[in-house]
Amino acid sequence: MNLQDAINVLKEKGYKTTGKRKDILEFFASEDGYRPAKDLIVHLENKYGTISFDTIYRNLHLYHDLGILEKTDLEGEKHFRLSCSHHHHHHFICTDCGKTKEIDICPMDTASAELTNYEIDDHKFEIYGRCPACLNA
Amino acid sequence: MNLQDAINVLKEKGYKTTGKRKDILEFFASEDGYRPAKDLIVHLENKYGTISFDTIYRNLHLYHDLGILEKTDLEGEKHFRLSCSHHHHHHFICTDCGKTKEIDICPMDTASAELTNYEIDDHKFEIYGRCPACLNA
DNA sequence: TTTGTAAATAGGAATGATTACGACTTTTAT
DNA sequence: ATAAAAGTCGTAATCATTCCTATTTACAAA
Repeated sequence: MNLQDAINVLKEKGYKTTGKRKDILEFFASEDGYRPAKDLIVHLENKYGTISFDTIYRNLHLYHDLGILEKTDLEGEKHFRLSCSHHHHHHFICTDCGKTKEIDICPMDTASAELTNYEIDDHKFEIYGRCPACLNA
Repeated sequence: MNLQDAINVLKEKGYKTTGKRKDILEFFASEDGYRPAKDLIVHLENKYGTISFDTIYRNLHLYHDLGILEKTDLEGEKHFRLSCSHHHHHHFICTDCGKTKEIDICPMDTASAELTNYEIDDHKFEIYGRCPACLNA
């Protein structure tokens, strides 16, 4: 998912493409990893002086609902990143810098066999630690 | 991990076994699934009329640090359950009732091969959905 | 069993992330 | 260009959690 894809999704669904919406997408396109709302607020405050929480959170939720952003809870704070929609996979997440690495293993293939009679809605497989770059810094 | 095991851990480590501490353990022993702090507060308020947040959270953290409780973040709220310490495994978590089912699959065995040069501190594999009991209700 | 003291708790204020809301502004379709 | 719909602002409210000081309690040593 890149910036243009995301804007196309917005238009297709009938949402307006405002300047702030583009800014938010550009922010996530320039970062490659999970970022909390706080980082986005700081980024937009630098550009605009002030920014409404409403704008931040409304659009984060909108993007998440549209599949443009992925979300994960890290220590009670929601973090977002651009969706990598090409195929199903999971992530290693660096707890220092938030950058991620794809893990092409999905344990659901075998796990679902243990869950007959259960309704499975979602699953999460995440690995936490420090990436090589942060280890050397 | 049962109530007596937990009390023994407290004593061994030199912590005092107060009435409230036992109440908290009994609460988690009687529930079998992940429960948020809120549920514990309600439970203890029924018994005592009021209960200090400090007591709740201090003891939840203590129990987690001692390995007596397991913790997971669900929608920005921390949930706890008694540790099942016999062997490493993961959980299906019912999003209706919080009850869990052990999943004896750990994807780390194969995943760590994709992460040479990474420092791995932790991982999470959880499956969310509804258990058979909640599906029938 | 009494007592000294470190640990635990109460009660409430503070914090930090997130949500909610009425008034105002911008985008987009016509 | 214009009006309706959608988006944004500024701020207040909410919710879980943390922090603080005075008071109480569990436990060990006398």
